[in-house]
Amino acid sequence: MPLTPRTSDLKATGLIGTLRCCQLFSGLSAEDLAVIAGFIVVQKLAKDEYLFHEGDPSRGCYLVQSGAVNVHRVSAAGKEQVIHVFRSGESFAEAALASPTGYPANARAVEASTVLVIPKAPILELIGRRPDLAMRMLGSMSGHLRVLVGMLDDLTLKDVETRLLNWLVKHAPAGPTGKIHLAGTKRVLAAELGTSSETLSRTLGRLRDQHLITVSGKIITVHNLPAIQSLLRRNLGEHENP
Amino acid sequence: MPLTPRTSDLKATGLIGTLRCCQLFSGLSAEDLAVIAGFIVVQKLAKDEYLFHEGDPSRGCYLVQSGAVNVHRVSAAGKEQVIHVFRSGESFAEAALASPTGYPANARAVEASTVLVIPKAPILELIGRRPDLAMRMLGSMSGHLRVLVGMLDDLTLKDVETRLLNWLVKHAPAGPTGKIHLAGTKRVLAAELGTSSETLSRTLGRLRDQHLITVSGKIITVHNLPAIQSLLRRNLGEHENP
DNA sequence: GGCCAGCCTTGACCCACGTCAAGTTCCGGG
DNA sequence: CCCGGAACTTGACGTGGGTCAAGGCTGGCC
Repeated sequence: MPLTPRTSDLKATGLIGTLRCCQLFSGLSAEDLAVIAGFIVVQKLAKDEYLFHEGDPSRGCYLVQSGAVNVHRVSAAGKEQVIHVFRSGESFAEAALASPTGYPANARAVEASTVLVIPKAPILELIGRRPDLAMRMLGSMSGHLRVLVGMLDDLTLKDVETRLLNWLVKHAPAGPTGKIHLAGTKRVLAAELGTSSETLSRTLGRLRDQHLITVSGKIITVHNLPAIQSLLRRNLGEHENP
Repeated sequence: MPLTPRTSDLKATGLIGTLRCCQLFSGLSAEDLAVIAGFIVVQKLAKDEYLFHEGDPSRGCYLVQSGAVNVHRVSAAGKEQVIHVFRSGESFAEAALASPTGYPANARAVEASTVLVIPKAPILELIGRRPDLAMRMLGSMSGHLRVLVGMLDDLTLKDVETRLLNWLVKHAPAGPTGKIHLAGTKRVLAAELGTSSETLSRTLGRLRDQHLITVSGKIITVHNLPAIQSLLRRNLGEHENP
C-alpha cells in the first residue's frame, strides 16, 4: 500500500532494532524479524497500569521496549510477592504461549512503559516452522526457571541483610565507591526484597552505622564495596560446620 | 542384529509404554516414540544416590520410570531446599537441554528408582524436526514454571500449618476420611514443606488435638476432610480486609 | 510562607519458628 | 532378650522480622 509508507517503514525499523537487541530474537534472519514485526502490537502503559491479571486468558507473550514491568502474585491476604521486574529488552510470559490456562501472575508497569505484545497464534505458527526459534524460546524459559530457582534460595536461605547486600553488590556501579539511584520508592525496593519498609529502613540504618553506605533520599552511596562483598560472603557462610 | 531380539523388543516395549504414559510424550506417533526409545539410557539409582549435582554439565533431561527423585538446592550454609519431588511419569531438567550452563540444582533418589536419561543431542535434533514435540517441551517447562511460582507463594505467603493443610488436601484420597501412606521419613516430609521435623511434629500434634487427623507411624488418617479444607481456606483469608 | 499528605525512621511489642536438649518409642542385630 | 541407634515427640529458649504507633522530613499546592 502506498499510503503512509514512511510511517510504517519507520515503525518496522524501530521494532526490528528492538527485536534484534533482545536475547529472545537476536540472531534470527532479517526475514524472520520482519515477519515478527508484522504481527507485533505496540502497547503503552501508564505508571501503575496493569498489563494483565492472574487468570486472564493469554494473549501472547511480551517484550519490554522501554520502562519496567513488575510481575507478581498476590496472596488471599492481599500481600504482593514480586516475582521479577523486567526491564527494557527482556521478555516474559512465554509460558503462557504453551499452556491453555491463563496467566499465573499479574503484571503491572512500575513506570510509564512501552511493551511489544507478541500474539499467541502467529508466533506459535512461526515456532512450528523455525526450529531455532523454538530453541530460543526453550532457552529463554530455562533462564526464567533459573531466576525463579535463584529467588527460591533468596527467600529461604538468606536473611534480609544478606538479600540487601546481594542487591547492593548487583546494582553498584564498578569501582570502590559509587551511587545507586533508586528507581521507585523504598517501599517498592522492600517489596522486591520480600520484606517490609520498616525492616528495610532498619537494615539500611545498620549498614550506615558501619560506614559501609550513606543514604540520602533516593541516592544510596556505596563507600566500601569490597567490605560489603566480604560481609556478604561471611553471611552466606556463617553457619558452616567447621 | 539377530542376537537377543526378544530382550531388546521387550525393553523397547516397556520403554514405549512408559513414554506413552508420560505427559511429555503422550500423543506422539509410534514412530517417534520408537526413535526416542532408541537413544534412551536406562539408569538405576539406589536410595540416596545422586543423579547429578549443581554445576554438572548437562547430559540431557530425565523421566522417572519408578521411584522418586528429589530436586533441591543447597545453600552455602549446607541447608537443603527441596524444589520438587518427581515421581513416576514425571520429567525434569528440560531446562538443561536449552542452556549451555550446567544443572542449576541437585537431584537425588529418595528411594530406589529407575530413571530414563534422554540424551541432549538426539532429542534436540528430534525437536528440530518435530515442531509438536517442541510445543510439548515448552508446555512442560511452562508447567515447571507454574510449580515454582506456586512454591514461591507457599514459602512467602503461608505459615507451616497452612502449608501442611494444603499438602494434606492434595494428598488425601477422595471421600471424607482416608489414609495417606508416607513415602519417606517425616524428616523428608518436613523438608518438602520447608520446615524442621520438630515443627512438623508439633503442627501434626495440633491437628490431632483438634481431631482432624490421627497419626500412627507412616500412616496419616484424615478424619474430616471438609473441616481441613475449610480451615485451610480460613488460614488463607484470615488477614483479609473487610 | 504555611499546610497537608505521603514517605521514611524509630521504638515497642509479639509471634512463629528454628535450635538445643531431654526424654520416648520403635526397630534390627547380636 | 537386651542393647544401641534412629526416628519421633515435647519442652524451653532465643531471635528475626512483621505489625502497630508515634514522631520527623519532604514536597506539592494554595
